[in-house]
Amino acid sequence: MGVTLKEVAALAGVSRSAVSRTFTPGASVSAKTRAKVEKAAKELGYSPNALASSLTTGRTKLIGLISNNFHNPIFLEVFDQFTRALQERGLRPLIVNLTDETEPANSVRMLRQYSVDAVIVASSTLPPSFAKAFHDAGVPVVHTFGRSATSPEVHVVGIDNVECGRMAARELVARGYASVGYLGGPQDATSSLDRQRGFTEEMANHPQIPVSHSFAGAYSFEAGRAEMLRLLAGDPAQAYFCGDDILSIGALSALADHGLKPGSDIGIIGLNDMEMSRWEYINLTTIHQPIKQIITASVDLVEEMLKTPDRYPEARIFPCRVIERGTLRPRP
Amino acid sequence: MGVTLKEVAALAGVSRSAVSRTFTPGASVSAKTRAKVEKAAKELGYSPNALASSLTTGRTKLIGLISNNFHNPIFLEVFDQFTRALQERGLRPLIVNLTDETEPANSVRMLRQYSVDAVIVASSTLPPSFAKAFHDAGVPVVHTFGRSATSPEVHVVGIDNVECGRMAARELVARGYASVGYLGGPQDATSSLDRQRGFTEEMANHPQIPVSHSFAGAYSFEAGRAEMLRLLAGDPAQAYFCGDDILSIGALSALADHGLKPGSDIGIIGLNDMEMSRWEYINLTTIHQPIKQIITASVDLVEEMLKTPDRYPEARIFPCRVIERGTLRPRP
DNA sequence: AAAACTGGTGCAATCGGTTGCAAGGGGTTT
DNA sequence: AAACCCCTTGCAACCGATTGCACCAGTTTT
Repeated sequence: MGVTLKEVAALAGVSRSAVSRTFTPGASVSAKTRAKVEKAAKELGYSPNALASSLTTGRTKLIGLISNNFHNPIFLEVFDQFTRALQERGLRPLIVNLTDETEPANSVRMLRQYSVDAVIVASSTLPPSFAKAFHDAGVPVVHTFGRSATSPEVHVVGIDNVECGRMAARELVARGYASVGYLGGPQDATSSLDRQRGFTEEMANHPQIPVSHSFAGAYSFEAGRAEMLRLLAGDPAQAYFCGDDILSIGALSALADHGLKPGSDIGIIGLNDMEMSRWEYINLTTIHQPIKQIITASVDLVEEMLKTPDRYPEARIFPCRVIERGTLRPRP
Repeated sequence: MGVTLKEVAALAGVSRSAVSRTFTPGASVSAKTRAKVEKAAKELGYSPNALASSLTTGRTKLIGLISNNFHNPIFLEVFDQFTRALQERGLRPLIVNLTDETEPANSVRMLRQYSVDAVIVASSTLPPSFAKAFHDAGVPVVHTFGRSATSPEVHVVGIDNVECGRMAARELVARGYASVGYLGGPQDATSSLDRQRGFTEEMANHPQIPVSHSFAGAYSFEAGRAEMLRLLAGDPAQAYFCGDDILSIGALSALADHGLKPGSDIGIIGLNDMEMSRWEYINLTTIHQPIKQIITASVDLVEEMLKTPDRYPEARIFPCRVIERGTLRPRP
């Protein structure tokens, strides 16, 4: 089906090596040979088979991109940025959709079969051990949105979720809410737990303010809405820190059901600052997570690992900041 | 780095062929040999190199998945379904993000370099010629959400956009709107043009109702919002058919700016019925596009092309239906 | 008991490239 | 003109697998 090296070599009247070298940057070929080869190649419509060459070079330029959240709109932004950043550097994303699977074994095997050069685990819910499994199998890995650790076992890029929890708590306190709640994502998600921890820690400085905690089953609109409806059926707090914008938006929808106006009747602060949060009828006050920087840094790390495979693991943590919009009452 | 066939063969005390056959379904191996090989393979943690085998088999099980819309939330659903459907059948999606590129040449070359078994072009904006370029290069292709044609040049799966335009027009007429407008996506998008054509055709049966036309620059929230703001600054129609849910949602946001209530003050009907359109504060009346069926059919076609490469091209068109929610006034 | 099958196995060629090595060729230096 | 370099080039081995073919042993048929 495809044109091969051999045919080009025959047409150009040179050896196969010469053709190969013409397409290998930095290899030694004379201008004359190169010209002959390029002419023949163009004539035949030849382009080298990346997979065949990977056999000898050991590089496929394939990067496994693993995610388990296809229900959070933020991930459309994430995929957009990742796929672009990778292809700008000549790398190819091989997607793994991990929905309802949490064991790394299958993904590791599959991605090794395809000889990916590296793997990006893009998930704030999978435990560090998931990414570690790739490392242990000899596959370079970076865990984007992973749990920030003081001594990471693999490369981690993301934010300090504990600090974000504190930040949210400080914000709610500063606005004088007399009771507050945390509405997290899945109870076993690292991001969910860390944000809760920071929130709790900070609130411990204000013992007069009661704090409640609850978890939605997923980072999704439906889960956020359902959980907030449950809370409203009881005795809700005056303001909530929702562990993700999409949860917040679900929660806002629940408030609307009860005729409550966010901002004045009840406070909501989210986390992520996805595009949708800016939409006028959402207008969510939230903590901005610098997605673009995080993804650029992740792909940078991937590239560096390709050069230096046994690179010492590091964590790249980016600061977040509160974006004031309309779902918290103003500071007094 | 990886364990190879040869090492397993050595450990098991058999030839390389025997090992290969053990991992090839349907090959002839005795139970005894198979047992020895499997034991050795497990011991060494061997799994076959898919890329190396592709050299001789001519199959990589890699499927190129091309999209150019990472700003429309519907595509999160699309990616979710595609990636799952593909991996359920042992196929691997290789993503190409085509944002601001419209020439097929680069994608064709790149995907051929990676020897993809087939390509899925998932876009309602790219012209048929884009998909055709893959076909011409000898790469099996299916154009999902492509322009439905009576004589398709490549496999096309999707809806009849012209009919959807008519359907929207009939719906607006039935509800007694005295003036209507079409708010399309990019002016060169096939889906945008076809929906407009159907809309216009049907409205021609009702010459007493004035019809206006305009186009947003993209299928995105911002574009829909901006275009509706422009329309509202002039003399808007009583109801609009927006060529996509995300445009509709942008338009709704513009209405809110002007204090107009959708449904009562002005009518909006969208197309797609994405998850978000169900959200309470959006509650968009829209035309349902059967995404799941479309994607399943697309992947079915891919599989069938793998069996029969020179399959005769066909179009698989699925019916749509109006989903009544809150953004059109009730039928009289 | 010889002949004819049968299923299982290994050899070796092959897929489409890359690359170490040795040899060839042109130009410099002495 | 001989000696020396360095840049090009082709040969051949190799990357990790698959597969047609021939051979072999063990059964079944006559």
